[in-house]
Order: sequence, then structure tokens, then C-alpha cells
Amino acid sequence: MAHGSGSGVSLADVAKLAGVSAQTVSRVANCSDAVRPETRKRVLAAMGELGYRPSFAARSLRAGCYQSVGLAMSGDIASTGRRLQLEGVAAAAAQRGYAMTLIQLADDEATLGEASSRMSGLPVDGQILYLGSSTDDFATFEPPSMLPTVIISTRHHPRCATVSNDQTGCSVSIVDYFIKKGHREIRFVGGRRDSYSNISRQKGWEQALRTRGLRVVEPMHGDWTADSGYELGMRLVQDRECTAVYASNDAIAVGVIYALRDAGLRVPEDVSVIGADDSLVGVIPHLDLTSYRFNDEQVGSIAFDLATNPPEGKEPPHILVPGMIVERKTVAQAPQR
Amino acid sequence: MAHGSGSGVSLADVAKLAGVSAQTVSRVANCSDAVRPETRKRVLAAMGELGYRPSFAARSLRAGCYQSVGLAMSGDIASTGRRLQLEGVAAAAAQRGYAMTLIQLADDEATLGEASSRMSGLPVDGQILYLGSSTDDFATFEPPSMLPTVIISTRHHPRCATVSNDQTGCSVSIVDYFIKKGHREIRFVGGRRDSYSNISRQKGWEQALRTRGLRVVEPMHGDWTADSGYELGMRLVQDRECTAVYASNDAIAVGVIYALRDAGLRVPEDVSVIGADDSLVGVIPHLDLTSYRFNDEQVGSIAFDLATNPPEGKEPPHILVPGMIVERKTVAQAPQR
DNA sequence: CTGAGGAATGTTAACGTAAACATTCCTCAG
DNA sequence: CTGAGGAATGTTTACGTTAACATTCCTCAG
Repeated sequence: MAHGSGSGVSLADVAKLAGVSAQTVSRVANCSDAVRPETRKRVLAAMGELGYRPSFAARSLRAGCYQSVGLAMSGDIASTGRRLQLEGVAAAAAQRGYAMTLIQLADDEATLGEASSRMSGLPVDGQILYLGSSTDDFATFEPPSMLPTVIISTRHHPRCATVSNDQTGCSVSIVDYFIKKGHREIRFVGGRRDSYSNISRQKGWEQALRTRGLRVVEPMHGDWTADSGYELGMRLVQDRECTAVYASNDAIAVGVIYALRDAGLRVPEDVSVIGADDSLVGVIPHLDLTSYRFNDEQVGSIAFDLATNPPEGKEPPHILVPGMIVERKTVAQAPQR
Repeated sequence: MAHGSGSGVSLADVAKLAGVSAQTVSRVANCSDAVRPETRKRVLAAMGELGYRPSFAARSLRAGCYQSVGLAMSGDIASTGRRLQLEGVAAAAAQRGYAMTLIQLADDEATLGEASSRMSGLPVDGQILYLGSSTDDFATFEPPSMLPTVIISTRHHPRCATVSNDQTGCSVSIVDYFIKKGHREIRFVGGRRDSYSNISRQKGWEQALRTRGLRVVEPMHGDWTADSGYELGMRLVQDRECTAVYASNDAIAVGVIYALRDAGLRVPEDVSVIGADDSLVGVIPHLDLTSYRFNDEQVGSIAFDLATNPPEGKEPPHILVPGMIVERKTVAQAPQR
């Protein structure tokens, strides 16, 4: 017995059992009020007996849409940030009565073109593409004409709507926050050099420092782990003028803090440290790391809206969603010199 | 212009433009080789021009199945473990050419019945229900007759296949691992008392100790955070006989370790500590926490297989997937007394 | 030159649903 | 008693696809 489409039981089957027409069954299934209570009862009984399940295929064929949005992700769904945006899309979809179709692309096939072509055969009214910002075909990708397409990316695309966390804005906020606290020597400790989010964060930091007329010291780079942060932190100890450190993620921030403390410096009294992503809550005792929390939920929700209600205008929108600094205990006023 | 189903452009439209029959276009779309190269080219050109996208609805209506599996999750998709199992399902689906339809249930509607009924109108050949193990209707839930159903849960269900991580097995492995290292006073530090996974882990620990004839000391409970682990760790210091601690998750383990060290005890020389979930890799400097890693990928993959290829037998399978201890540096031989 | 045989293409029908329209049946005003 | 009007239900049709069968056209052996 083939499972699938409508469970093999159709309106007609139910109709026959209940002694009514298929249309009447359809009316019952769709809660129309133009059915006598007695008839309705008989139909519902027949439905139950046969295990009727409406056929999504037939319904959407008739309706011409699916009430479903597609999300294509590459590699790791689970990594920080990505998963929250997935959740944002899912939440927005749920709220608006949409389903979500998720496809995962292996890293070696993670191009926008491939994702879009796989998606085009699926039951979706719009698609959200969430691959790394560094896919080969980002610039050349042409979205399918009849399928509203949104790319989650910090980069701007000429033909597609794009949304993402405002990585640059994150850096600017952090720099300004440090400045407000009286800091002037603000260092950046990076993650992997080739990572797009690291590049954006670093660029934003540099830009903000220059605009504010502060000194830019060439940053060091680690591999996103706390251990690499520790090493970099130990090197940072030499830098006697530095009073503020902006780490490209929280693990690095933790590494830096441990290193500074091991070197006899106090955090935040001597050096203030801030992380990014706000991913380490509740995980380390007595560490109240000040961090920057992105609004992943909103990114997902906006992506959903753009995919299901594409704006009319010529120019595709490029939306950057700001987050906020979560103040805890690793940033203080700059020490007096 | 309505988007959706087949982009509004049908085989017939393409056929007219290319001057062939719809069937020929269908053959081209399905890569049948019974088409003259020249014809194929003409058809492909027409497809491109019109932006043809095959209609999922029509195809599955005809085929009688969707090549898609449904996954229902409650509340937080992102939390440790859950997200990895999501990824496991997604990976298995991708590998076998299936799509995945994800629906998210708000916490106040997270029952198996609700999930299943929502799913029944979606394009899925099978469904995987992944709510908390504590849903109200777990025992009474009746799966729909024509939709293969799998529940991800440590509990056994009389009518549905179930899969999950082997929480009890985790505890047994950990106890035996400690015993192998010469420990005999093995404590359990729990997370939230009412959490199902905490209950299972504690039960497994207790059972293992009893079976091996070791002393069971009533465990303490925190709230899963490192800070709560720290507090409990400080209380644990009084327990002079304890040489081994099994923490119900990694954050608690970290808290315990910090507390023990602050109290002057060495880890692992004086007291060994093990966590569970292996969720804190690379996040704390110089902490090489021994932990138990579950095989979430495999849980997801098995769930997928059961949902798409339901076994014939009468008794629904109940599968517990073992994980493994990841040996690092927080467990050592028991100290000599 | 004939026609058998195969390659390429066309035609028909069915999948399950729901809108639009058609029919039946009942009630009640005149 | 008649029939207008409305409620309940039935019938037809189209959505886009593809399996199954039908047709056309070409090639080449005899």
C-alpha cells in the first residue's frame, strides 16, 4: 500500500461511505457552514473510519500556491547564529500559518545556483538562501524569475533581496561604547582571517576608529577558539597602551580575559573586553561577559516576509538588522593614566 | 501575478512556444533520452524563456508521494542536542534525495496530537515528532493510520516507533569508566529535577551503582548553568570520600571543576569530573573536559529511515543510540587513600 | 519498390480538490 | 394551493503532470 499523497483515501471514498457527494465532504473538510449538522456528523464519522487526510498535492494544485517557504542552508545548521536565524524563519512561518521546507547542501555543492535549482522543484512559494557569504557564484547568480528569492548575506546583491545581521554596525556600536567609557586604544582580536563575518567585523572596527580619529593597530588573528584567544591575549599583554579589546567572538574574548588575568592584569579594571554573538551565557562560572547580541530572530522573520511578500520596486532591498550590546561585567571606564 | 505552483508556466505553455506536445516537454524535463537533440534544444530554450518550473503539486499528485519527510519540533530548535538531531534528519534526507518539511510548535500547543494533525495537511510521506518527552498526550497519542510516524523520545510508545539517545546507557558507560579508573565513590550532580533527560541520566547512574554494589549518595540539583554547578561543587567539597563526579551537563561540570579548584582540590588528581553532551569544545581556555558525546546524527538518520521505510512487524521498534566517552583531561585514576 | 521495425512524437486519461454553477427540497407568504 | 426564495446538496470542470497507448516518420533489408 503506497503511503503518501492524501493517504490513499480521497474525498470520493469518504463520500461513498457517507452516502453524499465529494463536494459535501470537501465542504466539511473546509469547515464550510453550508452543511446540515447531521450530514456533517455522518461525513466526519466516515472520515475517521477511513483515516482521511487531505491531499496537499491536490489542494495546492488547485490553489496555485503552497503556503510554504523554502530555506536552503549549507553545511552546519547548528553553528552559532545560523541556527537562530533558522529558528527565526521557522517562527515567522509558524506564526503566519506557513510551513517551511528545509534543504541542506553539502559544502561542495553549496552555490546559490545549485540551491535555487534544487528548490525549484519543491513546494515553496518563495525561497531563502542561506549559504556562506563566500559562495563562488554570489555575483553571477540570477534568481529564477517566478520564485521570490531572498539571500541571507551581508553582501549586497544586484538582483535579489538580501538580509543579514549588521556586522559592521556591531563593530561601530562596540567602538562607540568603548569610547563612551573613555577608551581610546581599542584593539581587535580576530577569528579566522578568511571568514566573511570576521572580515566584516574587522572592517567595521577599522572604519569606526578612523572616523573617530583613533589609532588603528594591526589586529591579530586566531581560529575562533578560546585557546587561540589565550595565546593572542598573552601577546596583547605587551601592548601597554591598550585598555579595550574587541574580540571577534565570545570564545576568543574568554581566552583573552584568561590570559590577561594570568598576566596579572585585572579585567575590567585595567583592560575591558567585549565579545560578539553572546553565545556563552551560563556556561562559565563567574564570568559575566559583555557581548554583542545579534537579532537573529528578526533577520529570519524579515527574510520570511521578503520571500513571501516580495516588494514591488526595481531595486532589491538590502537590509541590515542591528543587534545590541549586552552589558555585563567585563567592560569598565578606562583607567586613568 | 500569482506566484506559486509551477510558477504559473505549465508544460502546455512551453509546448506551445516550442511547437511540440506537452508530453515531449515532460520528457525533456525528466531527462528521458527519447527526444531528438534538436527538439530538446528547442524545448530547453522555450523553458528558459518562459521561466518554467515544474509543479511540485501536479507531480506529487500524479506520483502519489512527496519524497519529503516532516519534522515537528517544539520551542527551541537551537538548544544543545536538539539542533544536532535536526541536522541528522536533514543530512539523511539530503543524502537520500528527500526534502524536509519543518514545523515549529509553540510551547503551549506542543502535543503529539496537535503536531500530527498539523502535519497531516503537509506534503510529507512520513513524520518525525520531536517534542519534549513530557508532552501531556504521550501515552494516549494515536498515530494516523496512513502516515508512518516516529517519535524522538527516550520513552517507549505502544503504537509508534521511537528513537533517541541512550541516556541510561550514557550513565552506565560513565560509571563503568570511573570504575575502570579505580573510583568507587561516584556522585551525580543533576540539572533541573523535572527535566526528562536529567531524570534518565540520574536513573541510569543510580541503577549502575546499585548493580555494581557501590554506594548511592543522594544527588544535588542545579539549573543547568555553570554558576549553579559552582555552588553545588562548593557543597561537594565537604564530601571527603568522593573522588568522581558525573555532572548532568557540561556547564555544570565546569562549575564543579572551578569550585573544586577554588577549594584547593586538584582536578583530576584529587577528583575526576565528567560532563555530558560534549557541548563546550574550544570555548574555555585550557579546559579539556572529558565528556560523553551522543550520536545525534545517527538518531536523526534512524528517525528518517523509520519514517520513510516503516518496518512491517507488529511491535514498533524502540531504538536507543549509544554515544561515547570523549577522553580528555578531567578524569584520572582514583587517588590512593 | 515494399514494408517491417524502431525512433520520435502526439493523444488520452487519471491523480484529488474546490470553485462555479445546477439541482433538489423545504418553508412560508399570499 | 401556488410558487418565490433560500438552504442543502450534487455535477461539472480545471489545475499540471506523466503513464500508457497511439500515431507518424524514417531507415534499411529484401
